Amino acid sequence: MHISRRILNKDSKRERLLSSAYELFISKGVNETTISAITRKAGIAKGTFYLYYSDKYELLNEVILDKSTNILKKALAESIKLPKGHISDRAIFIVEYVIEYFKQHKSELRLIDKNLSWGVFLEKIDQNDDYAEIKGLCKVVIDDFANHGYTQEKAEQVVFILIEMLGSVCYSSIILEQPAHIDTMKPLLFEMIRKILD
Amino acid sequence: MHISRRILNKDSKRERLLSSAYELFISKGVNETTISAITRKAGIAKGTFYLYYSDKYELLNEVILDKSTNILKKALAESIKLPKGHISDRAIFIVEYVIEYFKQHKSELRLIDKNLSWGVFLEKIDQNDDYAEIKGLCKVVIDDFANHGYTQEKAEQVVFILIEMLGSVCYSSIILEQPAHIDTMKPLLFEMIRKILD
Amino acid sequence: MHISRRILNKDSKRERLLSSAYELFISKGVNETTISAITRKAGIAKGTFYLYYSDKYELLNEVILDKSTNILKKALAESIKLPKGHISDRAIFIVEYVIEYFKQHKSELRLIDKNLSWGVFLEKIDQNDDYAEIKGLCKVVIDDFANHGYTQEKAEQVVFILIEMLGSVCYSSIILEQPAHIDTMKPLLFEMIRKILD
Amino acid sequence: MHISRRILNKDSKRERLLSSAYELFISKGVNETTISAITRKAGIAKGTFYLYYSDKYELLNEVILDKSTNILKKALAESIKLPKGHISDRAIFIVEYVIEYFKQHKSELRLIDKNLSWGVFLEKIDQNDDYAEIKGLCKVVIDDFANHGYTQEKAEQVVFILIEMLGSVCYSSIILEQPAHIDTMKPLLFEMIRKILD
DNA sequence: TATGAATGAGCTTTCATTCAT
DNA sequence: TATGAATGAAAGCTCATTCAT
Repeated sequence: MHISRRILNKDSKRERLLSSAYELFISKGVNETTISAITRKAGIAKGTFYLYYSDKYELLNEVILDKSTNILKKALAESIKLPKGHISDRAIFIVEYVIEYFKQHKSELRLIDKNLSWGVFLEKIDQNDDYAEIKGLCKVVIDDFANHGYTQEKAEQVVFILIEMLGSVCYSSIILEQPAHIDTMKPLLFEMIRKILD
Repeated sequence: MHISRRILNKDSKRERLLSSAYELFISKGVNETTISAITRKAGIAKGTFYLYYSDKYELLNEVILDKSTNILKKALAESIKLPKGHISDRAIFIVEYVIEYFKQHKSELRLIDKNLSWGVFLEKIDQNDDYAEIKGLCKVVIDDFANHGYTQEKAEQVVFILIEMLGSVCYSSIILEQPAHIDTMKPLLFEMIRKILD
Repeated sequence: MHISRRILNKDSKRERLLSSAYELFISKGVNETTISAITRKAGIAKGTFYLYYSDKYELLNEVILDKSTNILKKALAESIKLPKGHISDRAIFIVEYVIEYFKQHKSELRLIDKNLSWGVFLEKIDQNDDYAEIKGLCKVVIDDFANHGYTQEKAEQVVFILIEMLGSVCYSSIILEQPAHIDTMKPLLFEMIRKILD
Repeated sequence: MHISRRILNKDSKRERLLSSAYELFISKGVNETTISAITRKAGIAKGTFYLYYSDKYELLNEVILDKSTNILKKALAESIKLPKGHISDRAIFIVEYVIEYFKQHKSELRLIDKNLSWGVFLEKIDQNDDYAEIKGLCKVVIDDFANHGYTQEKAEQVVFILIEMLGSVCYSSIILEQPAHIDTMKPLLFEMIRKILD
């Protein structure tokens, strides 16, 4: 009971730091966000920050990881509603989901930069038991690949590359509109994915 | 004569700042590199820095741009020696060239991060008349695409995406060895490129 | 039984703080040693520190006092083995003992700085009944003086000055090698002591 | 002209830091004096401090050195007025001068602690050409010794030890009144010095 | 253009101290 | 007695920026 309260308290401090940092990173940029500002916003003493993170960048990593994982989690959860069909359909669904999400959340994309990563995602959901459900979803996707003649390993590598590509293209075309607006790039991207997966 | 000397002098200061910054960024990291350190290494007064760049990040951008452009320039220049064949052969040649380069120059890759970009490359060579030769090379590549049923625009967009993908995969697999060592990823990458381009 | 255990426990905590502090003061310097570090090394909670000492400097004083007293105690104990002879012989024996000790324990000397003191020594052994034996030794030395025409008081003052001189010269010549190496200074010091005491 | 103004300015900054630090060290103690307070008092920006000293203790050393050198300088200068007589007369004159000075300036003594040092004094006056006159005085004193059968080296070592002894005794008896009031210790000290030098 | 001493805001970080347990 | 998470004041220090030369 004592312990649980403490842990709760500890978690709530971590979470408050995390969410305060996220909002400041988004609104003012990482370099312009100070630890002072983060703790002030979180209502936590400055010294307490250093009980949880050793510097701003450790916290930044956790924010990016948290946010990028969340997006993939949502996309995956939605994709599961699809009828079992061809993997390229599921892949394109997920890609479209992420693109639409980032179109709505540009500053989140700016923060994540090109650090949307399947590898990081897998690591995170492996560590944490809360994600048992998500692990199930991943298995479904990878199994889908296996049914199309990929080994487990190769399947994961292909997914990895596609997610990296997705992140990069989102950043370029949504933030910089380079080489064209995302709506121009989307069909091209879909076409490329189909060619890769079919 | 006076003017040209000035320009030369100015250029040489710019260049000294550029190369000093590059070396410090590589060896100590961007955040840990101060303007003082850059000017000290360049043998230039601190105040003079502000005559050329408004802050560290402007200089950082120029460094990244310079380095990433250079790599693509070299790859392109080498690729031109290939016999005119299928575009996927040329593409794979360029990709392999870049991968091998980054395997040898990890800290350069760490600096460029995932900012290897075809768009930035095009912009740079457009601005500068020194690159007339390179422009020719680009034209050759894009024309190659045109011969395979792509419009000029679409060709450029495909190249853009491929370069982004290349940058991301290099960073992940060479720096982080994620999801696997680059030598494992290379054949997979080639396979995917062939599927896209053939 | 309960009480004695408590006292024992308290004493053991005091002692653990004392010896942890000593080691840290020696190895990192006083200013660079934090209360956190002392309690961590002692395996004691930070808050507990304040049950025993009110701040770092109180503890430092106890450490210096403890160490400097110990050295004089040892020197005195050894000197007692000498045949009763002239006081300058005993004095020189003690001085030599201390010098040789500090030559072997430079960092202890650095900590004690010039705070080797006969006055502090007397106070300490007066307070503590464990030192009954040492008190006897002191008496022997001072009586030795009395036999040479000094009053009790004057004897103590001369000893006091000699010990101060010893501490200062040790620090200068062993730590700073100023104005010369201790082995050069030793005979000179002996000569001066003989002149004073004979 | 430009240069001289700058140097002047630089010197004045150093001097203002030095004297502000001295006053604060004296009145609040070293540990309780912050760099902020020193620069505030000196009317100098905090960052400027670090152009002159790398930390508080470097400045403290310079303060102690400056003050202790000054006292010895004054004592020496006064002693020169004495008729050429026996060295013990001159020595006792100097010792008395220093004692009387410290009786009037206890907090200066508290700061110098036991760091009154002939070695440090010699170093300082050697470095600085302003002290040509003082160097002359030193020579007179040491020559005085030479006339009494000491080598140059030995003379300096004896003076060194006497000064150390003087500093230690002053601190103990003036600040701590240990083992007795300075007025009680003085004749004893004189007696000891005579024995050593005659 | 070029300099670099000086600035001072504001950062990161420490750490003595408290207090609920 | 004993604990150690939390505090927050305040320290040391950096460094982008300015400006007189």
